[in-house]
Amino acid sequence: MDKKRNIKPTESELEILQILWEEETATVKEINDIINKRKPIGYTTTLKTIQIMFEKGLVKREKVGRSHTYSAAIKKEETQQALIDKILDSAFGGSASNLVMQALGNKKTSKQELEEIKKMIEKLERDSE
Amino acid sequence: MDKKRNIKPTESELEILQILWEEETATVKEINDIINKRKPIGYTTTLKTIQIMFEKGLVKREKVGRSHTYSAAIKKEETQQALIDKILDSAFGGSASNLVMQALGNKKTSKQELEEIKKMIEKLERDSE
DNA sequence: CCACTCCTACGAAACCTTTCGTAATCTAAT
DNA sequence: ATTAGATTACGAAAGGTTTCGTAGGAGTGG
Repeated sequence: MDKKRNIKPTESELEILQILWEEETATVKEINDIINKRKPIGYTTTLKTIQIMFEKGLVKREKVGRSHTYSAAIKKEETQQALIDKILDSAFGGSASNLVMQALGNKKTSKQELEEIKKMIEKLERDSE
Repeated sequence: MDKKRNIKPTESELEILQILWEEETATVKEINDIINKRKPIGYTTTLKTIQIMFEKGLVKREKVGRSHTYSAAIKKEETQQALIDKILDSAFGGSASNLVMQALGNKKTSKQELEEIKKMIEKLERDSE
């Protein structure tokens, strides 16, 4: 139990995890191609990062022919929550509402999204009664 | 301009910044004492970290007698926003509303705080009309 | 069979962060 | 004046992250 306590992907690892959450499964080549649309990075760099992630248990892999197919081994929501918890503690004094206000304040969020959030808040209020 | 682009305090630096935002000004000894209430850490470790922060421009200092008095050189809100922007980009695909939902979902936020957030959303909706 | 390409594995360099030991300086007290 | 205490500055070790070069195995076309 409690595997959540140890979620701490690095920047590079998060970049790859985001791709895997989107794609479900992917080869090193596919991942590297996607990243290279944004910035130049060597194939072996991406490979090495993924290998380290495999050792850490952040991704799973399956041998297909001579190459591997990778998929995320940690859930997106858990990872997101861990990241939030971290900055909540390290910069927001633990106050989730401060964080939310800051996140909404400086960002252009669409009316539709604001509505969704409002609905969620109302649901939370109802549940706590 | 654009000094905000470079805000990237490390974990240890954030710990110290949080103290300085709270205390306005403090000496190395004071900061080290506060941190030591939570965890053991050598005086020179804290000193070194603060010296590095000074070199990076994260804190200001003033010579008072033989010692220095430090204060934060970057604003709390700007730093918080930079941290949010970072995880927004690295884990939430840029969606502030996803982040907000995740932050509210798993956290016990008081009814009062939820009300505040709701008011803020309503204000944002009004402003965008 | 040979050369070429594709992939993996390994190791090392460069860089950053965290931690602390040591040395130097200055003040205050004996 | 000497010693003890406080404070700074410096440097270096240890650990983690990012990046890549090189080597080797395995399949493919000529």
